Amino acid sequence: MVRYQKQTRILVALDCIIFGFDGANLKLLLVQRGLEYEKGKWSLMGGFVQKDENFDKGTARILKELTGLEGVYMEQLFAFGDVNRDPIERTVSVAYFALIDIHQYEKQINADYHAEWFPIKNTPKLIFDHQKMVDMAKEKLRYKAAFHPILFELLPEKFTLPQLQSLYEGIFDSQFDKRNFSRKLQSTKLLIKQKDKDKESSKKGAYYYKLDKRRYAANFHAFLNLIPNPGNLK
Amino acid sequence: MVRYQKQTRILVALDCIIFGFDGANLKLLLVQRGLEYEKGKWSLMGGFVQKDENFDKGTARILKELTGLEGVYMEQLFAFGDVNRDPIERTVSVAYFALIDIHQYEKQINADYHAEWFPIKNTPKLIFDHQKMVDMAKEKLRYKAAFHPILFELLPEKFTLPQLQSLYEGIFDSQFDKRNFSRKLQSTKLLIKQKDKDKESSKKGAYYYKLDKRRYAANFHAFLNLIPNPGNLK
DNA sequence: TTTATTAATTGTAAAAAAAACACTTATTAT
DNA sequence: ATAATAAGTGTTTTTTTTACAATTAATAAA
Repeated sequence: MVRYQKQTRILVALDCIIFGFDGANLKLLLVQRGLEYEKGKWSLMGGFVQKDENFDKGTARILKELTGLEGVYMEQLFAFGDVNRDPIERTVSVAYFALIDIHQYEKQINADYHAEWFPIKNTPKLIFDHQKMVDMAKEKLRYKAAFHPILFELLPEKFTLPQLQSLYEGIFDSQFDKRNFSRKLQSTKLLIKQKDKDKESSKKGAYYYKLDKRRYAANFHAFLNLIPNPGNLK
Repeated sequence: MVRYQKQTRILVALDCIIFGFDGANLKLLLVQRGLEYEKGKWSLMGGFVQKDENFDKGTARILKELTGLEGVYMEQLFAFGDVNRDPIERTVSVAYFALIDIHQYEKQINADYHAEWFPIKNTPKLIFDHQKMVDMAKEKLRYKAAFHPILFELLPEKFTLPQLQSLYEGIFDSQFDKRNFSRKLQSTKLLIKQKDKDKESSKKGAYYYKLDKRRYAANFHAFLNLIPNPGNLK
């Protein structure tokens, strides 16, 4: 077989920034590294690209390994290629971010890994360039969430408007007017009001909503102005 | 030295989607492949990641090799990892897109390569998955250009409003009202009106403008609504 | 020198979208 | 009964966006 002689072949890793939302705070799923060197330090979940798999397949494999979940929302973030990013041996990493419904995960957790959810604002020191990956993922999530209804991926099937608003407020680190927020989200026509209420977090109870999956699929790439003053966004 | 035993090491390529604008049409710079296999077929300019260079450095090297230009605007597009994307040997590719002032390039061209500009709407068949890369780059350029003043990277130092409008109309494949377009662009405060006119393309002549580089650098990431009806954008 | 041609320049009014703002309601606990 | 808590809901103002056409500067032609 013909090959490209003389070229350097490099390890290719896949790393996952896994976001979850517990109803109040945005969280990050981290694992304690199992491999030698920096063993026990906190790290993103990752692995090497295998001979017979492309990036999406590999990332799905890694996600399933840790969380037990399939069909999770994931998206390529960026390829990191700094020469010394892994001190053991040169490794380039293709980073993906994933959004999961934290409650789904809790049912499925793989105990083989020591994994833990950390509030995004209070994460431990990470190995290698993983903090840079996390920072970039947060920024991309914000950017995308400002215009596309992506944050529903973090919510359970049924959710309330106050929950949804908390999520947006957490991501954008600011407070929104609830009348305007409600009107804006309702105007996307993506929400279907349910007849039952969530009575956990208030006496009056808040109506549940479900996502209109048909419209969601159709409108995912459409531009919706989902937050106030996006001009201040970076 | 410790190494990750048993893992597959893979060739990592860098490929560049190089955009230019000739005053009327958006163009793509392609080369005829020099390597064996598919030799002579049209392809994106690319190369392999070297032992001592990261992706940005490598891409800048490749861009300079072909165009002679340094300090060119470039941005990582996506990492392509399909198992059989290169039939000779598995190679993953990190694709970058670059925006250059086509006139600068004409002065600097490297004759070692057989390179040619093609109108974006009439490109030859490309090798491997390069057409997919081009399509994705076009889409990303559109997306970004709708909200960030990125297209100035394609223009010479002095340009006219009609030229600028042609560029936007080319990218978005539609016609804009020139009064609204002018007002919108002027309101960004990124333009500095010059005293001289371009008399090439009309009797009356159109005033030249320059970019306010200070503001440009400061506002590059700001959200500007640069085109009408961005809601129809994908 | 007049006139025709061509493309650049400029303003206003209407419509739509976004933002600011506060009271009422349902329920539970006291 | 009443107090407390969080959910739900409308209107006005402001800002932004869109639609729309006449005038101007320069050259070429009559």
